[in-house]
Amino acid sequence: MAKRRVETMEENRAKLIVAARKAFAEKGYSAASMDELTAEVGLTRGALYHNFGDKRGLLAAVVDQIDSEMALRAQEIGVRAGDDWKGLLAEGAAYIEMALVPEVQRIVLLDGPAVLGDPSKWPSQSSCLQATRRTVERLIAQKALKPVDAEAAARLLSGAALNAALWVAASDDPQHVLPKAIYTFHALAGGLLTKPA
Amino acid sequence: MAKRRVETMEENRAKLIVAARKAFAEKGYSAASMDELTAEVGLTRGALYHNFGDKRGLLAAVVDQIDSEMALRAQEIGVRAGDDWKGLLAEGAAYIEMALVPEVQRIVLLDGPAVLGDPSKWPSQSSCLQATRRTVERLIAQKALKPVDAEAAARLLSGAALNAALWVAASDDPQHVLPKAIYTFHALAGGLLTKPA
DNA sequence: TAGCCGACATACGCGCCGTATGTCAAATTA
DNA sequence: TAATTTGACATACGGCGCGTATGTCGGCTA
Repeated sequence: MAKRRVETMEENRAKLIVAARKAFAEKGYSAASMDELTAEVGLTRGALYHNFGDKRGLLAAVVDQIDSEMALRAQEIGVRAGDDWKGLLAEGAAYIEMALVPEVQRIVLLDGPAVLGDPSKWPSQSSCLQATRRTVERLIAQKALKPVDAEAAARLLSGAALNAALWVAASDDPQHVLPKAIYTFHALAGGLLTKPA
Repeated sequence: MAKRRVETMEENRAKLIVAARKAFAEKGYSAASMDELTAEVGLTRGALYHNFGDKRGLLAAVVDQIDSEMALRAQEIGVRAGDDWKGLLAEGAAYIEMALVPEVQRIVLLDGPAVLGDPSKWPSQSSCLQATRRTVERLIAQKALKPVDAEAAARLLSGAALNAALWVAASDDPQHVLPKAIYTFHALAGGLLTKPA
């Protein structure tokens, strides 16, 4: 075999993160057992504490990964919709839809903030938040948006979007209320426009 | 003495809730020990499990209480500012400021949703949410707001407000960013107006 | 190839939760 | 008022999960 040490370490880290995404998503952070989790991938807690420090460290790594994936995907959708006002709306809608995925909801929106604190203190500092802030800054520079504080706007927009998603997901008929959520989000975001549509 | 049984029971329930508010606020839900908590008010876990079923039940009771207090206070501030558009803005600002209180943040905004699930499934069904929904419904009936879904609007507004509060609280200089948050909230909410100011 | 280093396994102690059982005062009935 | 019941709460028990300290075996370096 003669496997490199760093290779196997990377592999094990990856395996643990994969298992953690599943366990945290299905059982929630506190109910997820580290013994079970590690055993599922043929390891023990020793590997976990060596690689991630503690249970929170593993959660941080998972959150970081999911958050990055989300930001990337939302930005793709955003730029595809245009580098103007349409782009911001599409980005917001993308966040709402991504937040419907149980994994995202449970880990990033519920347990993440509760266990790790404010997203701005995450290792990724919330890529999602930063991405929308940059978009807002660009639109303000283009005079398309009112000269509000970009950070504040990003927070409010993402907060609205993510909370809307929680509502949609908790409703009886998600596919029916989703358009309402997106429509209302559009209306709300329109408040930032310098010249209303 | 000759105390009534129901009296002492009410007293004990109240004492436990008071202690729980403090413990949950200071240590967070998972780190709060039920043994310590009950001992502080001269009881044991027996009383707790008899009155509230389990740890989550106690949290639910605490969340319910705080949520009710918040809704009451916000509505007071809202009607004082007027039964029109101004009232909704004042209500939103009130939520932002209340969410700065560590107790509210930790218990209602972070641990509450993570442990108890979506606010719509809480015993109080989130009085805050219901209050702003009613306000929005009234304003829509007055044609002051666009005919959006009231539930959706309430969710988005409260989500924006509460997330803004988390941002303000996590910032280095809360008193400096608070006005930015409120200003941006006003701008955002303006998107719902039929005729922009 | 000999020795070291580090990634991971093993073993231990502690705290905490939930439940099953016990107890004693207040409430009820005659 | 005395006997009986009720139920609010205390006590005792079992189990699980986390974090840490210590052991081990394979790759890495000289």
